[in-house]
Amino acid sequence: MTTILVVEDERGLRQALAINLRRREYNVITAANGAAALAAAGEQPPDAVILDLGLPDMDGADIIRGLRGWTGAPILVLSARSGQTDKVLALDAGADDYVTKPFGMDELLARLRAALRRAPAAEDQPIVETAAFTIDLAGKRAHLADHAAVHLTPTEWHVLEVLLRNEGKLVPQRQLLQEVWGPAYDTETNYLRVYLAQLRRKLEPDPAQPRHLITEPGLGYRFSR
Amino acid sequence: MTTILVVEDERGLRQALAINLRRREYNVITAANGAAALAAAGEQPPDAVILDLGLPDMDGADIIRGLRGWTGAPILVLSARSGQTDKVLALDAGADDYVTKPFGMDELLARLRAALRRAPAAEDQPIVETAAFTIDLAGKRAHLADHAAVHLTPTEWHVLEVLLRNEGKLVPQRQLLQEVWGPAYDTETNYLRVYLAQLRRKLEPDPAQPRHLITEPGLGYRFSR
DNA sequence: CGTCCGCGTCAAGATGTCGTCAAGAGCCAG
DNA sequence: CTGGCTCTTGACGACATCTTGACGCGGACG
Repeated sequence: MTTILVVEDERGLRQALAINLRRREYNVITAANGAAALAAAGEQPPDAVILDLGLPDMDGADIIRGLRGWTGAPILVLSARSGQTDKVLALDAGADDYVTKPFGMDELLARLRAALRRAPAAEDQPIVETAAFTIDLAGKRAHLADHAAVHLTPTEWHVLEVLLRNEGKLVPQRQLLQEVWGPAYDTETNYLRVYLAQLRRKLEPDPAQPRHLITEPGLGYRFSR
Repeated sequence: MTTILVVEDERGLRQALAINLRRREYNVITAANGAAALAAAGEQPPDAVILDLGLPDMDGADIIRGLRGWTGAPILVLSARSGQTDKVLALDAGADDYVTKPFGMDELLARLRAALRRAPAAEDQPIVETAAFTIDLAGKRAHLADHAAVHLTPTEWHVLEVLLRNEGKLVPQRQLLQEVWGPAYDTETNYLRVYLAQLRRKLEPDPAQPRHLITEPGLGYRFSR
């Protein structure tokens, strides 16, 4: 899912933005000042940033440059100042768009879509390699160790993706069911048995003795490299 | 040198733009209406387009879509209309920025720099060649392996262009629909079936067994060389 | 030693998706 | 006005995927 970082010191506007974005199926992180913004961006790299320039703790252009050092994600600037020089400075510092307050929510969302359309889709899903197989989550490609291509169905990809994102950690049955099938299915453990078996049959050298897609009886499943 | 196409019916503004751009070492082509703009873009593909929406001969969104079918260059829209819906329509049709008149020249130039910075320099994927066909994205020409020319419609180009830009990677149905038809069409998977079939019929030696334009059932499509 | 529960396996029916075709609408050129 | 090209839209069969139920196995527990 697309992640948006909202940096805005005024509480009301920050929440209004977050609500509108979440309604459009974006994953939203918020920050109330420049320091928090840079910290948040480092922790969970966003696909785009909406940045208010009137922050109390840091100068706007410095935040933009700080973000630009970390990420190539597009930056949409919000500002109460409508002067040309303000806009030129922000844009030349690395911002992708500049919207003056007050602004319309529909327009902002449209500008966000335009910026995301241009962006090269952050590569937050690297390639995972094990002794037995190689998985490219972004490109949706799977190979065995001998380079034979493996075809996975949409649901198989989804299950595998959740497990790989939590590499080494145990994923409870309920979490897996909820993420893949939705909140209403959190008792249908049948599905997990069927799909884990399918993934093992396709990916594990010896499906009866899985080395990477491991069952933790009574608890859930774990992916181990 | 960077080439900018200026589309503006009012003579005074057109010349003012051209002069200011040339002073910044841009190569400028001008057009006074939509038809001339599309013709000029096909002849000498620009690196960016500055487009007035108040043209006499064509609707704004149609021009944007027309250009988008032939080029990936960023489009900056100029307009006297400041309503939100105007902006949303233009941006969703494929524009990269929307500036309301009257505007400051410095701001426009800064926005142009921002757009060009983001754009993937026009000639970074000039010609894509496969065993079956050759595609010249810049010149908008397509040949089969036996040198027979193939004619593609604007929409076909656009679909193909998105797929080629992501060579080897899977392009989700939703992304393809949003980039080609706009955010409102992200469930019309019919279109994809129709246009992929058409592209295969025109480009693949055996359309029933495609080797380069590949369907990943339930996920999307993939171009493979 | 026997029962019960969770897990892996399998198969069959239900569901959804894809490719294909064709008809109609809109648009431009002659 | 007419004809051609393109885009949209609906319908259909073929096929892959998902869902669902049944069965056997093994370990935990009484």
